[in-house]
Amino acid sequence: MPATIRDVARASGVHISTVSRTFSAPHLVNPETRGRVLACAEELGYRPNRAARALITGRTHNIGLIIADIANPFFPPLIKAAESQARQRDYHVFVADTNEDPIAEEELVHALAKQVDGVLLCSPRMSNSMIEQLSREVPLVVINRQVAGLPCVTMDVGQGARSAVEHLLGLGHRRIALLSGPRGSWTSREIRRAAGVAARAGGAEFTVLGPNQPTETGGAALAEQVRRSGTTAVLAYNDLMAIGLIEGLDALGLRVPQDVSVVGIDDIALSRLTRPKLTTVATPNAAAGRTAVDMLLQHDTVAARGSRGSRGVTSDDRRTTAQVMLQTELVIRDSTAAAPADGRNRPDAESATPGPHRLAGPGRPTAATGGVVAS
Amino acid sequence: MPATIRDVARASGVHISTVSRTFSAPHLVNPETRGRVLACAEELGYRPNRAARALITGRTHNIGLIIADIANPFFPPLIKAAESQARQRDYHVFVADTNEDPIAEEELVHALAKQVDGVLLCSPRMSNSMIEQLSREVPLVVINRQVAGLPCVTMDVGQGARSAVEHLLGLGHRRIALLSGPRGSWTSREIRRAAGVAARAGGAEFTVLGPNQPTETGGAALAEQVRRSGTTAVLAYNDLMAIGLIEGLDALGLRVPQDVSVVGIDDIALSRLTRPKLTTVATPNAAAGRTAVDMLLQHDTVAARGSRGSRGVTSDDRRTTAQVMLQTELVIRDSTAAAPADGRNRPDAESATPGPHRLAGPGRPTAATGGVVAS
DNA sequence: CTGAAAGCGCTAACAC
DNA sequence: GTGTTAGCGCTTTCAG
Repeated sequence: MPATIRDVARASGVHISTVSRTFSAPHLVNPETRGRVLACAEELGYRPNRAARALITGRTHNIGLIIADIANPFFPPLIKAAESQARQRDYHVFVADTNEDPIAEEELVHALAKQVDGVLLCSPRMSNSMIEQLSREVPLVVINRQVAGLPCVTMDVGQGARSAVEHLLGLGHRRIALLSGPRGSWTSREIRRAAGVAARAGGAEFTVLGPNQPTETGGAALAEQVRRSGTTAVLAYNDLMAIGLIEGLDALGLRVPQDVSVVGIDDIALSRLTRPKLTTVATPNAAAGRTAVDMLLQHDTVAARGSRGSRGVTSDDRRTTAQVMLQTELVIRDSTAAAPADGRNRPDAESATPGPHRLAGPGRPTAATGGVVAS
Repeated sequence: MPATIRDVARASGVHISTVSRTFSAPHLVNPETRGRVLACAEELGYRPNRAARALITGRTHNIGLIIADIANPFFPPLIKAAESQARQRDYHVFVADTNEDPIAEEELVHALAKQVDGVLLCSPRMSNSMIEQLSREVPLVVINRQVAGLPCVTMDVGQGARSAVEHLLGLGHRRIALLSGPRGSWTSREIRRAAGVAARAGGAEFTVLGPNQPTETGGAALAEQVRRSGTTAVLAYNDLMAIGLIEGLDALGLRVPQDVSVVGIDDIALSRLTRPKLTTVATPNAAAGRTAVDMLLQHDTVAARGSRGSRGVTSDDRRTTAQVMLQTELVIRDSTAAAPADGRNRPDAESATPGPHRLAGPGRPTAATGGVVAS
């Protein structure tokens, strides 16, 4: 059983409040006493109980980070950046995964509410009104979604999607499909809107397939639909789906980029390791994590919740409610190329016989697209 | 400012203790009163403050999960399994990432200690004695390491490494290298020991390269050494390094598996998506996460720390200290093949000129190894 | 079945 | 500088 403040007080012959001060306001205590107290504390292995402290100060020095899916390689850089930024300010981050489940999201916010000073809600799947409601329970910063009246950090995927589509138009594609993301995703809606506008502006046919699970499996499952639709270029909700799609097309005997061009979004590390290397829209993940922490801590530093001293502060006073949108960038690699001459994804589309995967695939593309090439 | 138990008591005209009971021991309160209390609570949006409750019960219903590197795809399945197992028992999991840093590990255990009922220490990089010391502060279950006297769940990577080496020997390889993992990793030591024994027993030359960063980059950086050493088969500490190595070899003009066979460990999802598909040792990750939670909660259910009722319980009473080792399995895919006839990784090793990456690589292997083939 | 009182570990006025 | 006193929000004897 761990030592308490009282044990230390007894051992060093002072009152518990002196021990308390030794830790929370060292300058207020005589160096000599302080030394003795510290020694005893060390000896007993005493560490202030943060939870008890939080009960009265209203500040836990923890922040919660709620993530739709830890297994999605999109998130780790964001998580790590948030953690390191938080650590610098003497905060700890507790990460929790919701499995893309809006119910779990809500539950987790509740569970975390009292144990953290604020939570970063990343790529939420729940409704805006739910988010607003939760924000009255605990300070929230929303990542990858815009919610009126709340601090948000988003990435400009609309711009990214537009660049991607324009890249495809430039390569001569006139039938473009979008593999949309999960239901409830703000990002997916933004992409859809922007890609649709750009495609139509370029005189291309635009098909939306989805909503889908944002995973390899989700992407692979759409290969047949893509083949049948005859589109020659696909923009996927994320890199994972793009990679899955490429696999799936491969199994159907369609080669990327010769028969079909594929663009992902995110630029996860993996997208540089597959064959062909993925053309994709890079999103500033780590920056988003850092920024979100800053925004939370900034308006959180102003006023502690529930502490005695700040009882009178209304929540309106402390809301700067910045909304930050970070820039994205198209990275052109090997999964996009000029559209097939006949404008279809397969010369003999009707008679295609899906062959066994390992025998049917492409070698590696030898010539890539025009445009800026990144490695 | 959130409603407290007192607000609810006032609103429903009962004493706070009755409100308390309504939530923590409903059967002890008159259904009618209970109804009224619940209604008021609902109305006010009251939720019991878990932290305050923990202060007196000694149970937070949280468990901490400390991970060396969230970005390593090895961990997410483990994390998810732990979370879902915990949720079933009405516990929440707080994940924290240490960036492979032993200091951060220690700090995090301290930070978590009072806010959770126990912590799962996954792939620790700190010393055994440190772990033992920390285990006196908070119940610990160690994953991927054996520490005497503490509950541990490990995977039999020794057996896995042996199978891998025997597979390579069976393919005629007589010069085998091991890409070892990070300093301080128990797993890496086990692999090294077992692989060394197996290689020597098979009359093969055995080289250890490392310690290394367990990432793609870490693997890629070793390509040149592998080439120069003339080995024809490599076992990597994990799939990430194996994949990085394949990329690196590729850049040097060495083909996998024709020139060099590569085996990974973990069987991450990615290993099925690269070309060639990776031969690897599958580790039962999710099972490890589940098991660890069970072990923690089992011996944690027996006695709450610091609660009034259990003051006299010594920590000896509650330690069953099971040590579980889960089985691994070799999965043979396309990155291993018969050793080159001349027993070297390059016919003209000395005159090799590393070509530009994209022009030098293999197509896709058309025939794989003997043995059991998995897709 | 419900209320009264004590107290978990700690901090924050306020005296001295 | 340091001790005293009053709680933070909650649970848990113990009476009644």
